[in-house]
Amino acid sequence: MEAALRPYDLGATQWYVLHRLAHDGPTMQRDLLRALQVERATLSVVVGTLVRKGLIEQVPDRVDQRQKLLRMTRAGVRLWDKLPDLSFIHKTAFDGIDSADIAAAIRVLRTATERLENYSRQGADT
Amino acid sequence: MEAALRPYDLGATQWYVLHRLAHDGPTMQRDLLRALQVERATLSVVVGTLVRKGLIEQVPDRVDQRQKLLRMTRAGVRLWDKLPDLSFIHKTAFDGIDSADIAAAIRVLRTATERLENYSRQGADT
DNA sequence: ACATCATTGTTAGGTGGCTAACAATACCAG
DNA sequence: CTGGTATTGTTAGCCACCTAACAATGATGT
Repeated sequence: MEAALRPYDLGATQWYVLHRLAHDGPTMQRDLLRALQVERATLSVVVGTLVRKGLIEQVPDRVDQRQKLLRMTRAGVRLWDKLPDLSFIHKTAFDGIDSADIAAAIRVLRTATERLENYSRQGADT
Repeated sequence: MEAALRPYDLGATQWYVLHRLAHDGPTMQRDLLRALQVERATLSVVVGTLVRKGLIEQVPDRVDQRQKLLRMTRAGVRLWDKLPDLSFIHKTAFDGIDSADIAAAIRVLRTATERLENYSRQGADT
């Protein structure tokens, strides 16, 4: 994915942000947090990069000045339209694999992730 | 894993290097490369960090001065012996999960990884 | 013997992840 | 209305990953 995006000077996370904005329209930065499953600080830096490149803009909400709305700029839309279709990555990785196996893999990984997250939370509180 | 190691000022990759040296004895840096599945440059930095901390030493091979042998120092062994057992992580994540599911997950991930690696290599050569 | 190629390691520069500490704003309780 | 708390975003500093370019050494072929 990063190899495919390198010619456009985008990283994978930057792509995900653009993807969200392209598909769901303007979005609050705090909502992106949940969508991308990333820490506040991390997103802040990625957003900063995209703003610096002029691909998105960040406007404080009228009523709650803490929250910031993210929106693609004209240049952002232009770039987005030029980007290649990345679905070949998913196809290359998973096409033709037994779908029961894939379901099992998802189960295993989801379960392990949840358990480790619970474990961490416990440790943090105690 | 990183949370467990933080009190000892170690990252996960640093731990893996120590683990290798503790279990297999002194090792050529280039062999570690394959073992850790990491790029040359990445390992170089990690090794540099461990050397700076005085936990391992790096000595050029007598006959081939390009290659460097990594070996734990006395301080490295002392620290290694103090580190907690990390097997609770694997247990927390996977204990009790259907072993057929786990096997399937491994199959899926290994296959996908190989396919993507092949794909990348193709693109690089062509 | 020497020029060329291959291998090994390092450095520089970039991405993306994290935590900790801080600033600004909003909310709420007395 | 004011003081404490919660939310949101930023900054700084770290780890780990990558590629590209370079330096040093060793191997090879003419």
